[in-house]
Amino acid sequence: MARLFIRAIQERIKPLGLSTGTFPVMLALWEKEGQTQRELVQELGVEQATMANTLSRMERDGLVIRRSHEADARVQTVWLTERAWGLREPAIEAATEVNNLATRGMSEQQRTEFTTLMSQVIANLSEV
Amino acid sequence: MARLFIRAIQERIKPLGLSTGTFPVMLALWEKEGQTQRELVQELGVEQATMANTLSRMERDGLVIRRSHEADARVQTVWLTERAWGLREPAIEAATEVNNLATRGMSEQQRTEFTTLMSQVIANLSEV
DNA sequence: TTTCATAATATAGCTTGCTATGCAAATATA
DNA sequence: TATATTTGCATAGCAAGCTATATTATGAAA
Repeated sequence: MARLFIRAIQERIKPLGLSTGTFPVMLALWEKEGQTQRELVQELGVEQATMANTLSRMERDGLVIRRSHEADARVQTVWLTERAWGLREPAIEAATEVNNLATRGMSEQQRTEFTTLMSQVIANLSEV
Repeated sequence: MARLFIRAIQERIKPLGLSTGTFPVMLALWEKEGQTQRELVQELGVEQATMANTLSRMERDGLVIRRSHEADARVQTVWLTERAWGLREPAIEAATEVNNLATRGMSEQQRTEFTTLMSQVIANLSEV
């Protein structure tokens, strides 16, 4: 299911210059810009090394820039570029389309039940 | 959810010398040995190149051997080693444990509903 | 003040997914 | 029969996940 979902969304956001690795980071930064790498790691639940590499690719591709923290030289804050801000609407539209496609034929109640159950699985597997 | 699931299962089957990439291939071959690469690709829904690489690693690690087809020189059939056969019970046990862990706190009815809904999503996204 | 531990990030090296492309064998067609 | 197409598999190269380890800056302790 995850592979199919990734394929469907990749297909639609690739023309925007986004991918399934960068999209969650964009969502987090659209919500709150200037977060540190550590904050993004905690929020998105990937390993620190994964985030470091993803941010490097995003910087290379002109989606974000990293500014060093004024108070702590170890820390870098992450900021979106102009281009990255412009992708917000079409990217979210693409994601919504895939969600609708994935849950086609379900009642509203089934959709809710499905996300509730997935959240429960996430909670169960998180506390291991 | 997929990442958490992968982590949980990886942790338990790694001591057996298996991984989330090889496990589905093992399941398919435990069920029916001697399948061709093309058959495995169709059954598991990954790309041909992915399967070729996975089978190479499995051969390297002594899980399978590839024998050339007697009638068609392009085709290779895949066979499990002694060691691979011995992993069947503990691997399935590990997977069952993770399934139980993931669905902890759900009623039997909710579990059924969950798998039904996931199957529907898979069907929906497959026919795109 | 020097040293030690901790914290934030980067890097190396692996797996597993992908697309694109190459190659050899088998099959179809001219 | 000679050529063209199709089929089965391999390889190259990338993304994104992981673990393990290195590097640098900060803060705590001696």
